[in-house]
Amino acid sequence: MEAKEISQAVVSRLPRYFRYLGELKDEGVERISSQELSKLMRVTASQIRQDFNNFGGFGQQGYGYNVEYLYTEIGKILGLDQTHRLIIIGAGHLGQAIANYMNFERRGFLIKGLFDADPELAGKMVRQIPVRPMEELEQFIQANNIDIGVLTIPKDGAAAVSDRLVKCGIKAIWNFAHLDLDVPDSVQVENVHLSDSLMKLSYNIRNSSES
Amino acid sequence: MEAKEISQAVVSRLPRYFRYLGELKDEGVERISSQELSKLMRVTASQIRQDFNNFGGFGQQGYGYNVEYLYTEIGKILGLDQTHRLIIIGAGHLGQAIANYMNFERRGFLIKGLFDADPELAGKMVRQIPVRPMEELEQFIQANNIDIGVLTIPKDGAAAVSDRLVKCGIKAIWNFAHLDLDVPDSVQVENVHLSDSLMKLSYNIRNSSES
DNA sequence: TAGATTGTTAATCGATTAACAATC
DNA sequence: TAGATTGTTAATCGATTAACAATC
Repeated sequence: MEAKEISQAVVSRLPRYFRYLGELKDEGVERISSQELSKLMRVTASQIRQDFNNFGGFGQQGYGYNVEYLYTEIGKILGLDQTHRLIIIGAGHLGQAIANYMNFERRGFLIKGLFDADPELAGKMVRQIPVRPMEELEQFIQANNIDIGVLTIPKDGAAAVSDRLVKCGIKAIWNFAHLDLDVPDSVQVENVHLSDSLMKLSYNIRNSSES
Repeated sequence: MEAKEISQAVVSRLPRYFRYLGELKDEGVERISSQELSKLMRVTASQIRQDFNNFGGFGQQGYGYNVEYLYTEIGKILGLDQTHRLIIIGAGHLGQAIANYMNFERRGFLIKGLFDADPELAGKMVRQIPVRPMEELEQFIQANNIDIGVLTIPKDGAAAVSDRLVKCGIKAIWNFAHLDLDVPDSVQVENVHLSDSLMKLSYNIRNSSES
């Protein structure tokens, strides 16, 4: 679709642009220049223009960018114009927290199933979704056309579950387990390593009080 | 303490080194060369040596790195040799999930308190920690020498709570709320924007099947 | 038309990788 | 000592910023 490969540095910034544009839109702002947006978001105007131009010209010289149009276009680039079907594997506190977070649904990320290895949890309802036993995993993925698997289980079982997901042809894994997954290039992985994040914070606390 | 400023790119990699070294240590591996570690972690040996040398020479020519020593040293660099006292603001699913995650405690991140604006939740126990009303926030931070505030509340109230935390002299905020906090430079912020992460995944799904 | 602001090229900066001398 | 591997400098690569011509 796109001619040039977009770097992950750019991709990482897109959701933030999307968020700011959504807020501007809600406030009824019609147009914005890269300079105004720069001031608001605390990034350089140059970077904003470079980033947007990776995907084609969204602006107009002398005018700036139309907020609503730009918002919609970035949404499309992020793939938010189509729905995704998710399953959560690991119905512990974190898995349930994600299952209960309605905002993902709003954006087209539909939570279709919830799985857990613990037989005690089987049948438990989390927001109208029953927790299913792991044996039903493969069948459920195929029957429901699941494209994203969310891994919210301890690291020990995660590699094996990841392999099962890959074998079923899952497209992407949102990985909260504290290990690096080994999957083919065709499967996208996005890691959320909470303890890594907390350690970074710890580092920055220690090193902030320097002269 | 350190002479040169360490870039956040390097800091971001430290927890991952720490994790791999911890695993090697547990497996009883005594020493490792940058080349072996390179193969294991899938980063260049050059980068590993550069990264470590930001903090001084941890290795020995012709030998490599002592796993246990390196593990300990990186732990110190990350500030894991001291304990941190946390409070969680927002006792919803996500706040409770974090409160229940024992691994943080293992690393010296002690969850001392849990706060919520909802009076219905006040008094509820989460792993022996009672949920407190927001009015007690300032007093509790000072009395318990809290250094990290965890924000697991919806974005609407987050800016106001962040201001209150800053006024109490909190050192750091671990921010799960979906907005950018405006705090002085002396206060460290680490953002975990789950929906940003999910959008990145969505982007990569859409753009993976290209030739 | 004149002014504003983009799209885009060029310059700079920083991070990563390669190379190799130092040294265990 | 010879071999291995670090620590560190130099080269490369990529990302960010600056500048400005194009154009609305």
